[in-house]
Amino acid sequence: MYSTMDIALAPQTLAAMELFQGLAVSALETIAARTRVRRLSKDLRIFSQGDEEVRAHAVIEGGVRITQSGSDGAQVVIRFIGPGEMFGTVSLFTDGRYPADAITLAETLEASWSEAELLDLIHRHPQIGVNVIRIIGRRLQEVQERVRELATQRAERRVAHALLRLARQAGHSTIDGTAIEFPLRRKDVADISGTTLHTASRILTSWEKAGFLMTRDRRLTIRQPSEILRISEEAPD
Amino acid sequence: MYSTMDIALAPQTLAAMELFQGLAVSALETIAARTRVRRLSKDLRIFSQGDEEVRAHAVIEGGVRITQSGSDGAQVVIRFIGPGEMFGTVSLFTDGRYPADAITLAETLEASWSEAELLDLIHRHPQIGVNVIRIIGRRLQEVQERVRELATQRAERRVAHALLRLARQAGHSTIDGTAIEFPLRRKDVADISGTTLHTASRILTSWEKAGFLMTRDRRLTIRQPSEILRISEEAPD
DNA sequence: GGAGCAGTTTGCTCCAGCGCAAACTCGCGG
DNA sequence: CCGCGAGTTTGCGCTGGAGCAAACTGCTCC
Repeated sequence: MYSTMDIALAPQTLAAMELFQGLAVSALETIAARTRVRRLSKDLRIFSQGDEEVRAHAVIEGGVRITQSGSDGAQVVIRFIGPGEMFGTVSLFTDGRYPADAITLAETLEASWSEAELLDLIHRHPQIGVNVIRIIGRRLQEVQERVRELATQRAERRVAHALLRLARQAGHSTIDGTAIEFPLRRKDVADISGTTLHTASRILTSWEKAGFLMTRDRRLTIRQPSEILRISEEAPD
Repeated sequence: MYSTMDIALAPQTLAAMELFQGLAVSALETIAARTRVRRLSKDLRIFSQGDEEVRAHAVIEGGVRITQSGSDGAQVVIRFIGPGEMFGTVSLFTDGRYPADAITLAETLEASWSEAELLDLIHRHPQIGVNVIRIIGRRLQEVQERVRELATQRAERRVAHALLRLARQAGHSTIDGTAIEFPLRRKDVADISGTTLHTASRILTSWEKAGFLMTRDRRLTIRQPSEILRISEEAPD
């Protein structure tokens, strides 16, 4: 399943994380020593909605899918977490229960801190506290934008937006275009765009036929970002 | 328009705010002195999306509507702010621009702090920083729930949820039932539920006819919360 | 190598609710 | 008292996309 042991964590790895922006290298060295690092296999559940033993997590390599389900069975993807990003942190400060499920999308290297450790770190380095506010604040703005999209835009535009967001967040350039790091099923794209598997499949397939993107081995590569962008900005009429 | 002068701010007023939970009375007295308080008339724009002179705000009495508009004209209500709640705070920590518009729903008493003041307060009273994280975190969870609703539930359930949320947030008991403090037009209800004026009007009218709620002078009173609750929890099929 | 399974594609039907249009209510100012 | 404007109600037609069903693809594990 996973291995904790002997994974050396370089300070510059921490420096690349949103959580530790603006910290001195000396501080990072101390933090590295207090970090639990694990290598996780694909499709592993890191935590479940409602779990009470909360930790703050961050992805170093790979990716994690965060999903939330309601009292009815309905489920949506809250977001995908790529390298350098944190997850599961809000629960430390609110009710001490994870508000969602976290599952690895691929083999993933994950760092995490217990509540006590994180609070201690914030105490020693107030900048970390400000970073937490910044991260959560930015995420709040993103989710609010998603609310606006869901309420006012149609499925094709939402899928286009979702892809661009993913590319910005976890895309890396290849010979063919911008590839999204982690594997995505059609269902994932549907859940993050607020539509159904069927509609998402239709839309993505049509874009593949038009040459805007390609899927290989569950991984999406955007070949013509300009076209996706155009769709994401199309007039409502 | 508004008057700033000579509004005495009692420490216990501050103590009732989410931002100052857990602070000593002595601290609150100092804070009161550093707070700008204004009485604002109805329908006054407190700030606009994109404004760069950001402050942190809180409502003491009355209410504020927070709306966001996209590059296309589409607009949604992000949330309504009732007594004791903060607004416009996230922008202090992200990009220094308000991400939305804020307009008073009624005559409103508002407190606010400049960026420098708030940062100084957080520095003196770290608990305030933790409170900010808690507030933003809770709001993030709420918005994520709204995303789930928008993606998976139909209009009637969403309107029901929205009303219950508003009642919890800004409701007070009257002889007829739970009344929502501030005036709401049909359009407001539509925008917060992610539907259209027409659909919202139809739904609310049908509930009025069924006796579940009443509107008087733009103010909604929920007479049979159990019925609204039932609708909000109805099975999808 | 074939049975089984997870994920995808595609055709078809149906309806919630959007969009448009028109009538109606009510408070306000002249 | 009347006209006006803002907000609301209601009727009606149209359609995006949800929902269902079925075929297809390409794995993984016996």
